[in-house]
Amino acid sequence: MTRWLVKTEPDECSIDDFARSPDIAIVWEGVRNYQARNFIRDMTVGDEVFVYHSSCKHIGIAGMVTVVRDAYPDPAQFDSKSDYYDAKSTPDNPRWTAVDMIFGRKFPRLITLDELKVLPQLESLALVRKGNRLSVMPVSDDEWKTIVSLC
DNA sequence: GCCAACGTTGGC
DNA sequence: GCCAACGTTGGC
Repeated sequence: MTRWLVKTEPDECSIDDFARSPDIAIVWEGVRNYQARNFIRDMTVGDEVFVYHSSCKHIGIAGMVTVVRDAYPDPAQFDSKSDYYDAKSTPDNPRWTAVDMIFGRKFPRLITLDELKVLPQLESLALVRKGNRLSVMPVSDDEWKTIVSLC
């Protein structure tokens, strides 16, 4: 089992959207960055994922979700009406990958970016590094424990 | 809204 | 394969 962190704008998909329908998996589609895609490809059922709210008023980790379907070709890349459509991608040779996730838990409080930044245990986590834009990243066991212990 | 940092594109 | 130009991300 591997652990991860994904960024999302809460206007698009927040931890509350997961919590609202705890029995329904949400398709994590639309990642269009190769490094992030490579991480998604490695996701398998049972992986745990922090949900980080970005580009919003309250920035930080809001909770966690669980992978319920192994990585598979992102359906949005074939949908010409989708914002995530990619004309260069074909079912035979798909470029982008999606994964299905289900609600895990919402943390009793938001773990803010500010408090994550000052922890020396997290200095190698891409999330807190200056200029970082990676939207999907692995979280080590130690990093996971450090973050969970904050809430 | 600003803008630094970054990833991608495309001409050469 | 280099790199300038461009578009995007994301904190502030």
